[in-house]
Amino acid sequence: MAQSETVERILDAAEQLFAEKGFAETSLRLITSKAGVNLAAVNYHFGSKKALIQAVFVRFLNPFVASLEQELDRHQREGGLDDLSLEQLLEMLVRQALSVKPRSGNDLSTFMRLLGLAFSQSQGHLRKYLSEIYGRVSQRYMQLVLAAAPQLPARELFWRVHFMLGSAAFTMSSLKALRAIAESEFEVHTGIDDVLKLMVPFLAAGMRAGSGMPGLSSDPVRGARLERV
Amino acid sequence: MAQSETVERILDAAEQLFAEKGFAETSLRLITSKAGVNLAAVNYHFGSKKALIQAVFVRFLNPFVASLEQELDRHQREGGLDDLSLEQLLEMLVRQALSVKPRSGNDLSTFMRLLGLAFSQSQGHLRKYLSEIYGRVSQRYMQLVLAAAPQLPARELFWRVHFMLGSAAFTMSSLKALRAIAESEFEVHTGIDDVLKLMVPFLAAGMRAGSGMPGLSSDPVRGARLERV
DNA sequence: GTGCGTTTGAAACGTATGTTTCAAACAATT
DNA sequence: AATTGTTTGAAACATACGTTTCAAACGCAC
Repeated sequence: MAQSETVERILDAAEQLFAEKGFAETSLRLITSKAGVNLAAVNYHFGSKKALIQAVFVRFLNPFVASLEQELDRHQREGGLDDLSLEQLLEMLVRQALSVKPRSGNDLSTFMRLLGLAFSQSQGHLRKYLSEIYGRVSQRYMQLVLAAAPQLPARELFWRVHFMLGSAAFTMSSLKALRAIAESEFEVHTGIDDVLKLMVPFLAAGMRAGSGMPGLSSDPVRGARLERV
Repeated sequence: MAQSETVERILDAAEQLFAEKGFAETSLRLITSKAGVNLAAVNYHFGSKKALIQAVFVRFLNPFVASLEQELDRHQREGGLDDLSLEQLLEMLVRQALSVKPRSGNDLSTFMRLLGLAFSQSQGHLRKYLSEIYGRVSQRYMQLVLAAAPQLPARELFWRVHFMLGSAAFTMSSLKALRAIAESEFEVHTGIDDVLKLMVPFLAAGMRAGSGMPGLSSDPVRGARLERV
């Protein structure tokens, strides 16, 4: 009865291998042999490889999202929620991501890499699935970003949010390679939490930049202006 | 003799399909059938699938890089090259990217999507290959960014450049979907050049943000050194 | 036109994948 | 202890892939 250990072993192996090699490049045979279970177990317990992928994400995202919602609730109870700065909002995400490390060997980098892959490799099924399940929280969070950003045209804010998402998703999905380059170049180890912390001021400053809209499509982009930073 | 049309047809189809589905998910049979050529033609003309992938990138990157170098040379001749602002440097890239559209159906978003995939999906062979070929130009450009950015640790600049790359690659790769959302939401058409222009102030402001390094977890921060980049 | 290097076409090869099958092993209830 | 529902194991299945083969078609110098 009690959901056997097999399921967990499969999820552990799959999670790690997916993060290392991507989805299409990771075969069920590799997963099951690493997990030490029979090949058929995946299709028995999950039904298909697609379902396995989704299950890996759900196991990862559930605690993260739950923890994030608690944090949002907490701020809401304490009154101040509309006056969170961009930095505070971003750091909140980073903090949740860093605090959710339930299982032993589970690196945060694995988590972030998977998140990045979810955007760059999903053919739609994953993306759709995730947005269905976690759409509510993300919309709630988005509202706060809107309130925290300097008054910009809503349209420009829309794009800037996706610029942010792009930075995060891309960086995390190629984190391993980038870190290798960085270490050989600067001879300093940079942990994933370091990278996230580097990202916060960059993104917040970008969100606060002066509008680039006035001249849309009609006239040349203006030269360097000194904006408040 | 004259490099037959087959090669171009294969490259066209491959480029488009790779951008849509990724490398592993795009089979040679799909490519050749879309191109209307025989399956064996790929291995005959390119040798292997890997080589095909590299060829797709070279065809894309060559004109872009050549054009960028000309622009750099031009600025160098005219004296002012070290005093280019971040905005000017970014706009230079945007201009080159927008101007290099030789083939008919070739979207810029296809190009950016491929660039993003090159980082997140390459097992090394592509990345290594590209850095061998285009390393010189990218280092030259990086030097200018370094000079234009406020004095920040080189290491932090490295990461910020990749944050920028992430924004661009991600946004462009999901441009179609994002644009559909934006148009239904704001009832305004946003061209790809508009999006790029919106991106410039965002990225430039991010590059100019105050350092997030002082509190780095692992080891002492060295001051800003100018290393070969 | 003949001959020869180049390119194509259709088929097959070898391998790897996701999935299914079904008998054996197991766990828990009666 | 017998029975029943659940889980595992080893093997096979069907399919898809990248690659190779080799004869036919083509292009062009002579």
